[in-house]
Amino acid sequence: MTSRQLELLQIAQALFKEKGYAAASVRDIAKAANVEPASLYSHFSGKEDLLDATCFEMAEKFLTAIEEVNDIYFNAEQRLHMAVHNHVKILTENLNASYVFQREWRHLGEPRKSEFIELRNRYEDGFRKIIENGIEEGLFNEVDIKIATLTLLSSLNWIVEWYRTDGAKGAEQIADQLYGFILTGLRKDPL
Amino acid sequence: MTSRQLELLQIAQALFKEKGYAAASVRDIAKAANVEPASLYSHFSGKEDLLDATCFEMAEKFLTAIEEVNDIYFNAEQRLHMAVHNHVKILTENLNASYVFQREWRHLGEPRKSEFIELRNRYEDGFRKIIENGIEEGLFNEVDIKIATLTLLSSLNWIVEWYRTDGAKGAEQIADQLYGFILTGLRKDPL
DNA sequence: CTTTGCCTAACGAATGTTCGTTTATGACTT
DNA sequence: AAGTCATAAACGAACATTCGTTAGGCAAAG
Repeated sequence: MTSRQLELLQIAQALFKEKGYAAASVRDIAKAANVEPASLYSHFSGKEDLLDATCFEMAEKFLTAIEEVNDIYFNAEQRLHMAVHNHVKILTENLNASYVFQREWRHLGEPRKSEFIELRNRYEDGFRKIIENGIEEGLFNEVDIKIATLTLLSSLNWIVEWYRTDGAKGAEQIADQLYGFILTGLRKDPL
Repeated sequence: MTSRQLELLQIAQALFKEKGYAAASVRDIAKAANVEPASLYSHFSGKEDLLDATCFEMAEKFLTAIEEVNDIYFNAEQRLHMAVHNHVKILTENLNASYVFQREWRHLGEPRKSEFIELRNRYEDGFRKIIENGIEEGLFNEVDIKIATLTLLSSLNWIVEWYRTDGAKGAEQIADQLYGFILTGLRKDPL
């Protein structure tokens, strides 16, 4: 990936987020890059190539992160803490790409779509394992593992909807608050 | 809204969910309805009309529900319980429309998009108020209200991604589990 | 002299929509 | 009962526009 490719890719990602993949035309991307539409084809094989690169590069980042966490022998609570922080970090550092990764992957054609779903499932499995272990270790409540995993991830993923880099809160702060919320819930402990 | 209009609207909603608004063409919708594309214009003024009807009808349902809850004078925990149940109920009873309501509203043109966002904010405010009151009443932890609201709603909204009507769990069951999770979190209370 | 990046021009296909017309159904009038 | 009208629903054909993409060439840099 040349630096020019990366440049154009990021421009495309911003538009995919703003308008959605289908509604963001090649001409839109070209205009945002101050270039004629045809010029993009010197760098990418086509529109879907831009989506493909985005989805799979992000998938790799997320997967690497969770596998690193699960390779370390800590207890479930510590691993969950690390996993949440890593997730929020990747997400806030690649805000546009993360949005596309989460919401626009379905526009991939086969067989890439199926391959992508496979990677995504492996990532979810990483979180599922942590919750599972946490219950076994007696640290976590005996919740429905599937629902808990999805709820956990959805809380994290919704960040792409509202997080702004110019906001008051940094990624670390948000990760801490979310982790606290997920772990202890809303209800105040009786005194 | 005639019965035929409702019929066609639901067909369109299913396609908007499956492919996204931009990628679902009028010809796709017509084919799914066993009708020529032009025939749709006897019932709707255009493609965006289908999106508009979906978004605003759902907005009204959600808004009515939260305002009913907040008009009743109960404590915050009870109100939150009712709000969560209502939200999950509306969502599972209108699965396709809810998906469109959440993910595709940005394809509305102005001024309808701004009007929609206004309604959406009012709905979020309803939840925000409950959390705020809960903290005042000493029932809830002193969390960041904005983040707690968004996290809460995101947990609920992600249901549209994985809920299937043929699944083992009913809406009530899921609402209960989510409510429990939100209220008490993952961590087990020390014995 | 080859490579890199971008250009102009154009392609066929798909897009949302409009037009005038036709068919079927049911109600009201004679 | 027969004839008239209104309405709803769908049709086939065509519209201008936009879509992703390709072909071939031009200029600057290594």
